[in-house]
Amino acid sequence: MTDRSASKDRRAELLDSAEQAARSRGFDGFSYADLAKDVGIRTASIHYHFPSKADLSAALMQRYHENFEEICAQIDARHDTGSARMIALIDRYRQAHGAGERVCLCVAFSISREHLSADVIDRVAGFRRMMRTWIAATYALGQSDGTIASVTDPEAEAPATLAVLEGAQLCARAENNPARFDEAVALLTGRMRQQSDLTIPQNG
Amino acid sequence: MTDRSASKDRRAELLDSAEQAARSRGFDGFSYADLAKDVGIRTASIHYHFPSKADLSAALMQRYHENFEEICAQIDARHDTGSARMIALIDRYRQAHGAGERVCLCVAFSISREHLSADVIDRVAGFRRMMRTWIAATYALGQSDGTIASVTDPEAEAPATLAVLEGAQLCARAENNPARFDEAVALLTGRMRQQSDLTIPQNG
DNA sequence: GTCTATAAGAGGATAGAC
DNA sequence: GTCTATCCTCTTATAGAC
Repeated sequence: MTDRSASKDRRAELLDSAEQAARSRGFDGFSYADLAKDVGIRTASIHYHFPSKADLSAALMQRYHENFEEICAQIDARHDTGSARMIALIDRYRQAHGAGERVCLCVAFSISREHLSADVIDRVAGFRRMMRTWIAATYALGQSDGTIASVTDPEAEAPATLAVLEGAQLCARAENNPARFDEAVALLTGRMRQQSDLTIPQNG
Repeated sequence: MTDRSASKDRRAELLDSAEQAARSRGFDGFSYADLAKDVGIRTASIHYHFPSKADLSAALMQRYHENFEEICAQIDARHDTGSARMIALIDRYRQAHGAGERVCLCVAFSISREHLSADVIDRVAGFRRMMRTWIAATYALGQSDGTIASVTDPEAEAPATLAVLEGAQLCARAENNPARFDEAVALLTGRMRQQSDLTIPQNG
């Protein structure tokens, strides 16, 4: 998600640079000048791909949503139990925060809420809805297959779980200390029953 | 913490305005012009009180730390049990996020980390250390007085609790929906045994 | 302490050449 | 698609008058 090759098209390259920037410095924390320097073109050229910063932020959130939907689908394809799927998601959030330098795009955008277009704010809400739905389904599975302990209400536990995942990234970033992430998600992992499923390699 | 009277001195008035701005729009999301408009003076006059924005941010974080230390001390003075103290802290975070428009100052500053001075970053870490210490002590009390369920390691649960509190504010802000806060902190409140202590009014 | 005036630069954006 | 040149506004900051 962060490495860029020369073969990729400019638009994607710009989105990569902008995503990295937004997630590590916030929406108000980067400029077209930063992206220009990063991808090696002039700021005016960026306006060809994204006429305004509002256009860029909308494209950013849209791609992020699609990417994460794909990630969730892959997790479902690779893991059969509720706990294995949740552990895979937690791992994804762990990777995403790097060594404490990045947060989820929707976390970064939430802070700058008042400077974003209504369109982007709706996309943030859409992303969060999608994640809650997936998490609730995963808890429901973990409840029926018995791999997640003491599930009582998957719908109620989904928003809390999302809060822990985002809060964990934020704490890691606040102190630039990746250990803070694991301390926080222990609240979630403590309920997961280890499954051999996790260690079975599957193609893809 | 948010209302300002004419009697207060300018410096405090500016800090109030800046704190509100930083917590609702981020460090990069407000300017001296915003504060000037808010308190009714010119931007140049603000530089008399805070020569640079770095000075302002340091003063902001310092006051925030002191205020919260005082809040924790008051909670300790008013409540005797571990669970009553934790419930009071959660309530404090609930009030602080308003109707989903504000987050903790150290959350707002964490996003803008790379644009802040090393001094301010240290203060953020110091604030978080203080909070973790207080939370750990409160869990230890809840463990010994039996008012908080299944406490096994207060030191380990403190950072996780802070992550939930901050994540909960963030989620409420992301969707401008205060209900998200309560859904998230249910992870914490579910462990608290209601105490009559909570309903005993005490002076102060 | 607060003002006006002003500097110097960053930021988003456009026009038009290539 | 990318460039140079340019515009206008916002932002931080300083000098000096009151």
